[in-house]
Amino acid sequence: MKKKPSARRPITSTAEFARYVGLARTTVSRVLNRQPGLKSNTIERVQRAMDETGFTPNAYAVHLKGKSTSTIGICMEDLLTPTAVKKLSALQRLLRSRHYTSLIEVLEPGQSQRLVRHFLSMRVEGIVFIGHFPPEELAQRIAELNGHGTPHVVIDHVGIPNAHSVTLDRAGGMVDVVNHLVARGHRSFGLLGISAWLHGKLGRMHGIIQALAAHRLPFAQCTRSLDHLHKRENDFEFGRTLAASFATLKDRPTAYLALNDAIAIGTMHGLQAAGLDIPGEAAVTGFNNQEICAMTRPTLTSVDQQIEETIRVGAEVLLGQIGQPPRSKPILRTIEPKLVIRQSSDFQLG
Amino acid sequence: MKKKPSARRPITSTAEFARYVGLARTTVSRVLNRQPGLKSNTIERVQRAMDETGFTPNAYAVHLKGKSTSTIGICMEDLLTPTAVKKLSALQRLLRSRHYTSLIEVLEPGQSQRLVRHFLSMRVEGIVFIGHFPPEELAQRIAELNGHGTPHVVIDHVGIPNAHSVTLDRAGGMVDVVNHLVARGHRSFGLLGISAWLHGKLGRMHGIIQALAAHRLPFAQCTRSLDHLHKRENDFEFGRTLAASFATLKDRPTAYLALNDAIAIGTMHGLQAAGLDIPGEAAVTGFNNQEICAMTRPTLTSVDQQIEETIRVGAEVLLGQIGQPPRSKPILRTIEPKLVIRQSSDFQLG
DNA sequence: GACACGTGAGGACACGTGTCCGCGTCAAGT
DNA sequence: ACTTGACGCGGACACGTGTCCTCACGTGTC
Repeated sequence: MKKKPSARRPITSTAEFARYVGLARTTVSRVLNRQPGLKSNTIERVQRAMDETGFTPNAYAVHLKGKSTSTIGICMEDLLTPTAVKKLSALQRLLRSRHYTSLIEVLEPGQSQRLVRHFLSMRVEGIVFIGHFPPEELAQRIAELNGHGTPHVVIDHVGIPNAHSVTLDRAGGMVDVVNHLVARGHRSFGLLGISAWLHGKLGRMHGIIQALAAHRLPFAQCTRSLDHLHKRENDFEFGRTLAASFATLKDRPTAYLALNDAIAIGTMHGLQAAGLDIPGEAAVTGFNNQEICAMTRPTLTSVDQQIEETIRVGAEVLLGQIGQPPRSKPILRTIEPKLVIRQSSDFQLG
Repeated sequence: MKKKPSARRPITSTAEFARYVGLARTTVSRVLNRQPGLKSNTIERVQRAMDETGFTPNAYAVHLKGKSTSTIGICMEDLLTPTAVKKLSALQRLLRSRHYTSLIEVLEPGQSQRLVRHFLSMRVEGIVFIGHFPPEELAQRIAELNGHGTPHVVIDHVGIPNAHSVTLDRAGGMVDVVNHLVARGHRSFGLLGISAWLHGKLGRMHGIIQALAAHRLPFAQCTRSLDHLHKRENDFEFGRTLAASFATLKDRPTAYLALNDAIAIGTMHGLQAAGLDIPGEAAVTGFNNQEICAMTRPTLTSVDQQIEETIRVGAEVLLGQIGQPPRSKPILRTIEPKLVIRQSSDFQLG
């Protein structure tokens, strides 16, 4: 005999609930808000009634009354790339531990204004942007938020004027990669999906150039890119076809630096399909250090994004703005990535 | 010279905003709610002022006034497994297209009551559960929701009494797998992480038994499991160590059926490390058909979960309850998965 | 018996919005 | 000049809550 929780219309206001308990509405309200000066007997009565009826105060009325919403808006580029989702997951967990609720929305192109308005109408106390967005659009939103004095932080998206941001030092990561490969005897490098225009000083290309220069290796002769030959999708298939093209070259590079892990894995497939041994005849490196890197044959050397650290700092930047006067200078924080060496590059040439 | 959007304190009420525009509050309200009988000139003035000030009506006050919240609560087991996130992504997109906002929360064990209360206090119009939860806990929440008459749907989690649910027919998927492997000449099967108690009639084991029986193959002699030898984590490493153990067997199976893709990939690694050719000497199949299946060597045969379809049906079940009288019988819908044959099993045994 | 004290009742107000209603204003049509 | 709409104004109320206030009741103390 289970106690049926009264399949009746649920109680929707403290007034109604107070009648059910047999107390005054104000008394119930004081119990719910843990005010002092109440008999423990009364408190228990209310508790019991809440369990019986499942009554919950209307959050809309509570916050209307002026209580802060403790809500953070999170704007995502999408929910399909593993790294984006990992960031989201880490961020939500962290916010929850600080007693913030998160409002998660995926931004469809051109809808950013509508989305930010939605967040503002929900009176969020701050907004986080995760992923890559059309820069002009994002810049406009940031300008609006600065106008309102709404706290915000942009994760890993450089070049937005006046935006508070946390960015991964991809250049630093590539410096580590190049140093590692040079130490293993490599002198010629294939670049897969890596272009100069991305991320400026913090971009991958900048790091590669810097590191090669430090080893007195001439960039133009040491590196080769075939990106223009194939449809650029930054995915597995892109890497595979690129590798097939590289394999036909007479003096092909001995090391391959990919924009991300999917391209790197595609590259390994392509090279292996052409009969090349990895890492014996060609080294391959990825970027992002997804779980998948440990599941390939050979396992893939990659650069870890330090997601936890990025999010930790991002939350710090965001929450630090709440309740403070708006800053005149944007906050810019940089995260150092970490090279994880695995089989795909761990072979001494010569 | 950019127009600075007035770094002043933002406007927070229609009254204040109406003073800014030079109209009556009620007139502004009628513009915002698209009521008829307004000069287009007036509408434009309000529009322009909204762009200038970025004013947004307080959602808490709007919904307090009785307007429905158009919000759906989504309760996730976690945000780290790719399939869970894919479901979330598909669901949120679908809900958005129907003009619902989603409230996404990750359930920490033991916090389900608090979480559901949070949803209810936000006056959601329905709740979706995605992932695997402690069954008793979930059952209790469902009972409460039924008590309130709050619409809900449980995605892919069988055995919750009185829950409206959408479930993948894993048994059917395994029937397809077994039929495929038998057609390729296999007669002995290694089971990796697959147990009988999961999901009952819709569970994998049930399908395997059924399919073998149809081929007049005696289950006990045809199948083998070594799950008890290793720490069960349902991940890559579990598969790898299992495979290592299988490799030492004298009369080892020729086909390996894994609970999921990660175990299957681990299994391939383990078998390959022992010198076995896949699919020449051993066939391997996964479950879930994640992207990664196309990136392994050899590519992995797997069973596709039909996530889009699952979510479509789930949303249909949920939204169908809104505004309707509560049902006495729970809705149970089943989704048929789809076998995707790739290299790892596509070999005709001699 | 007077008093203080602890506890709860009940009234009042504010929060921002949507909506209804009566009233003014202004221009166009008769 | 008068009527008729069209349009906007401003007052009023309700939504559910938190908080403050005053008042009443009961118990224990001096």
